[in-house]
Amino acid sequence: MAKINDNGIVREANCSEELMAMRDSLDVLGGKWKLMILRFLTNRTHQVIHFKKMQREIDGISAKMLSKELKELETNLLVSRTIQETKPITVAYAITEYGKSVLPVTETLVNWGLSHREKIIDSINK
Amino acid sequence: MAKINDNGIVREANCSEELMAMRDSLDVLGGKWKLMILRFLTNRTHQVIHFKKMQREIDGISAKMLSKELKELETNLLVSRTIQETKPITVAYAITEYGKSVLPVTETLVNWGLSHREKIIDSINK
DNA sequence: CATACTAGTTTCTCTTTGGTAACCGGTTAC
DNA sequence: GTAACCGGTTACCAAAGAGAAACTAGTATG
Repeated sequence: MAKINDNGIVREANCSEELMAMRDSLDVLGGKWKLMILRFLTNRTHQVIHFKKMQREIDGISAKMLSKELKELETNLLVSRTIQETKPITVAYAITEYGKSVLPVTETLVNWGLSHREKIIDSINK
Repeated sequence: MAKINDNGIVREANCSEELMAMRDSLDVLGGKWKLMILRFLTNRTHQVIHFKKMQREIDGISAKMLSKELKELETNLLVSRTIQETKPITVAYAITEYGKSVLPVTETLVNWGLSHREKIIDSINK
């Protein structure tokens, strides 16, 4: 058994738990589109978002992938889907309260992406 | 042109830049293993990490994938590879200073994974 | 001389991912 | 009536992802 005072072993145990937690996150949030969709919906909480609108505004996503990813996000309670009895019928997608808990993840990814781009541009100019 | 004072349009422009930044991040950090490897190396900065050790301790990764992912991380200057003239020859992998800038991303993913697991367990027990 | 360890690479295969394009039913505008 | 919009689904196909197992090459051990 791990000795409480052995930093090496304790750290190793913590590490493995951390990696398992990260695996859990990546299983739910991983892939090409899920975090993009969540970020998009988080930024538009004040608007009603329809399927076609998302497809137009998330660069490069196809109807097939958007449909598939939205289903999976809905299953994991991160996104809500509401049919509105308008004519023609429209469907409103929105981030759920639980979905908002992913905000810190997308926030760090946005920030890292911005600084990474700066780094690349600097390395070209120098 | 976008009106400076039109919150809708300004927000939309910001959103699209945010999504582009996230796409940049996901292109470099996305996939099944890269963030796992970076987290593992970040946690072991005080140790010398060899190839076989990583393969044993990152659950489920194959030699092929580990080799491929390490190459890509090295290309992006996130991981360093140092051949040590021991006998037998060993190769030490380490996180770079730039690689450490990814820590906020893995941190939020670990935290989200932990709370997500709690949520799942609660929803089973209730 | 056989075994085992380091650090991978190669081959083969299967699965997953993802894109294109056609298509569906319903509604509305011309 | 016909074209266009909404919210998708389906079929087809290509590319990428990923695992298993065999293999290379050098060193060291018994």
